[in-house]
Parts: sequence; structure tokens; C-alpha cells
Amino acid sequence: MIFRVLKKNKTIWLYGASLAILLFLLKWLELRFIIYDHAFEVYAGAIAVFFTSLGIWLAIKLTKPKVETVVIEKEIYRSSAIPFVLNEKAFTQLGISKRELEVLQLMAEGHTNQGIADELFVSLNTIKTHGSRIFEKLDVKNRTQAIDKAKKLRLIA
Amino acid sequence: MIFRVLKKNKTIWLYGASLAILLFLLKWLELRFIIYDHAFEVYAGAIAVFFTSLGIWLAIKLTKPKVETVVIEKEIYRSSAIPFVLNEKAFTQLGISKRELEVLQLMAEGHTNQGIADELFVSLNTIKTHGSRIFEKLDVKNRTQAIDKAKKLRLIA
DNA sequence: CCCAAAATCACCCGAAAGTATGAAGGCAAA
DNA sequence: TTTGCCTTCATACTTTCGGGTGATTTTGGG
Repeated sequence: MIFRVLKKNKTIWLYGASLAILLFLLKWLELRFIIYDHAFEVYAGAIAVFFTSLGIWLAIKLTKPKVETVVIEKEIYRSSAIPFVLNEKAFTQLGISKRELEVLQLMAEGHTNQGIADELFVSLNTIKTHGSRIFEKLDVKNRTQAIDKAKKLRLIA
Repeated sequence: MIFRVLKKNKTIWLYGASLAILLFLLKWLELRFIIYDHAFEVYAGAIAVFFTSLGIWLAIKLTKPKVETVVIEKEIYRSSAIPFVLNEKAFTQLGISKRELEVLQLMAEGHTNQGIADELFVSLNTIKTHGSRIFEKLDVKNRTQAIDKAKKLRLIA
């Protein structure tokens, strides 16, 4: 019980103890140096040094640590706030099939024909055929143009 | 000149001045209280209080603030409404040249290497070389992935 | 002026993309 | 059932892409 109190008020107790010790020192020094002429100045100096140290120690112990906050702004990418909505009109008007759109999407993500074929569990030739039809329907010559156009038409995200 | 020195060593000067003032006070108090019996204890107490304060003040002034780094993630929305602004950071960090960016832009518009070569009045091989460097710097394998990544990094519109 | 980076071009070669054509099975509407 | 579309797959061929290497010219900054 008492240990807890001691621990909780550690600083206060230390301060009190310091003062008590000082009083003993004062009395001792009084007896020791009272006979000397300039003992007083030495005494005052000692007190000054001691209490300056005590003050510094107290301040360090009691003051909350100064915190300087450095703000570093880190840019993070986040998918567009507006969720993608398929442009149904363009989709039906161009007569693109679901499967073709699927292939187109994967193309836009940078996959190769072989990669798309593996992903969809079909042969490479099938993907090529789909590709050709897509280019035909979008009236483009290659996948890069197809992706560009499809994004503008909002067929893919 | 002297003002600068005063300003630079502000703390030291203040400390010196404080000591000087204290000496005056000491002398004054000496004359004032020397006649009283228990003046000494009062005097010592005053010194103690003063120097404790001084110590506290010094500690607060002289301690260096702790630096705390706070990383704030800032969300950046890409909207088609705002005109395209080049991401200078990514651009310089990746070490992409202006010419390479130009080629990248044309790639994204769906041009073939030959088309880009014609547009820029250079040979097909030159465009191929630029392409290779671009893929290397963007850490991708082909133009489709390069376009995808470049758009995410806001290197191109 | 000199150096380093950028830009230019060439040749070879393999991989990937794209074209052309044909064909088979499924499925839904006419 | 027939017709049309989608999906699947194949073969053969051409074009484009991309890597690797090496070289020359331009150009901007110290």
C-alpha cells in the first residue's frame, strides 16, 4: 500500500527528501563555516548551484516532452470514386457479346492472348478469333486502339 | 553586428544578466537583513526559490524538442473533369526522358511503332529502342502494360 | 572545350499479335 | 426445323512487337 503511494508520488517525495537533506546540509555548513569571514558567499553559491540543478532536473522530469510534428504527405492511389457503369447503348449497338467484352477487359489489363486463353480455359486460337471480331466491331486495327476506343465508349473501366 | 551576437547568444546573455541582477539583490539583502537574527534562513530560501526557477526556465529553454514524424496519407482522386497534369515526381523518379514520354503518349493513342515513327519523322528502330527503354523504366513487359501503368502513374492522359 | 546523357539508327531473331478461312456444337427465336 | 448468333477450335500465313547488341550523332551543362 505505502509503496504504491511512494511510487505514485515519486517526484514529490524525492523533492521533499531533497529539501530535508538540504536542511541538514544547511545546519552542518552553518556550524562548519560560520567562523570564516567569507563563508557566506561560498554557502550562497553552493545553494545556487544546487537549486539550479534541482530546477533543471524538475523541469525535465515534470514537463511533457516537446513534440515537433513533421507532416509528410504521401500520395496514395484509389480507384475512382464513381463506380464504373457499362455503357449499355454502345454495347448493344456494336453487337459485342459478353465473352468478347470479357476478352477485351483482360486485354486492357495488359494480358497477352496466351494469358487470356489460360485465364478463360480456352485455346489461344479462340482468343485470337475473339480479338479479330472485337477489332472488327470496334472498327480498329489492333488491341491498343481497341482498348483506347473501348475506354472512351465506356465499355470497360 | 553586435545585435546579431546578442540575438545569437540570447540565452547566454539572459543567464548572465540574471546572475548580475542576483548579485545586486544579494548585496541589497545582505544590508537589509544582516541585522536580523534569522535573516540568513530567509536569504537562503530566497536564493533557493530563485535558482530553482532559473533552473526550470533554463531546462525548458534549452531542451531540444523531440521530432515526431507523422505520415498522412492523402487521397488523390483522378477525375476526367480536371485537365491532365503530369505527375512530375513519378516522371523524374523513373528517369523517363521527354522523347520517351512522347512515344509513350502516342503508343497509348493506339499507334503502331511504324505509325509513331512516321509521326515523329524517325526510323522504326528508333521507336523500338525508345519502347524498350520505356518498358525497362516502367518495369513492364509490353506496350499494353506500359500504357496501363503510365495512366495509373498519371504520366499520360 | 569536353563529357555524359539523350536521341538516333541498324541488324538479327524469337515471340506475340493479327488475318484469312473453315468448321463444329449449342441455343434461342422465327 | 431452320436460321442466325455465339462460342469454340484449327491451320497457315503475315505483320508487328520486343529483346539484345552495337554504333553514331546531338545536345546541354560544367
